[in-house]
Amino acid sequence: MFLAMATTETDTRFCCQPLMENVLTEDAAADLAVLLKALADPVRLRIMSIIAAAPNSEICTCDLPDLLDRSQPTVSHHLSQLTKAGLVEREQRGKWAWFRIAPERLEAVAKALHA
Amino acid sequence: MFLAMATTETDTRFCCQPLMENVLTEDAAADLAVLLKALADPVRLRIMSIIAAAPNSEICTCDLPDLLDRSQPTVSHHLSQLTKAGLVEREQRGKWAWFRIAPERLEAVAKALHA
DNA sequence: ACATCACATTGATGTTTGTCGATACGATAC
DNA sequence: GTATCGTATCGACAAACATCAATGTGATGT
Repeated sequence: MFLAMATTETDTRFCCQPLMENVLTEDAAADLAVLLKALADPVRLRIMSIIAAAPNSEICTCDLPDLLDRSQPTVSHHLSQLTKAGLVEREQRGKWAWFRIAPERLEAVAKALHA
Repeated sequence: MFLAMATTETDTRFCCQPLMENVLTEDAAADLAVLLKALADPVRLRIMSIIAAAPNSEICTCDLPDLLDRSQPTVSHHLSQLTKAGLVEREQRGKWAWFRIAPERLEAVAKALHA
């Protein structure tokens, strides 16, 4: 559909002349890459998983350093990455910061991979 | 379900005592991260998109440097990354290398994000 | 006010990654 | 064999990243 068939000539410069319709633009690819990059780390994946498995689907930051076996600054960094990508949402409750998943954002990523 | 509720005591060390059932293990997280990392690049996303949009859902490497505005070694590097992750499959035809998407592998990633 | 606690930010370090020029490899055609 | 073409690998380099110790910030409780 979107790439022309190979020519039958023996020695053209290209073996096919592609059309670029319905292909991810550079901008769309860059945007999606930002989301995927935010997910593409074992620690951040475990954070997402822990939130998803938690009661009320939310978790307090204070537990994560122990659960993840990472220092508090490292955990803070990863949470900040996920928040910046819009994959989780932060809510301050007293001293504690609670996080929950932004489901529509995660769905958007999953959907992009189906197409 | 998987995190115990916060205690009502005023000053415990933790605001909740999480249980770690049904949470991604470190190994599972590392495996999924490898797949996501392979996808988390604009150039590689466009490669996947170009393949998906191509006739017969396959493409010859020879067209990619022009389409992606990247050097041949760079394209080769990205294709190698995708192949190593099992997201595309390579087939040699004469001088040319053709690639197609490994759909089950891509589905596995999409599915992991739903849970 | 003061001490304490939860969390963010800064600065530094070692590692990984994207990129390309140069070069090697492998197949095709003559 | 030899030349040519498509592709992979190597070497180098700059940018991005994960990590943590030290420090800053902002809220709580006394």
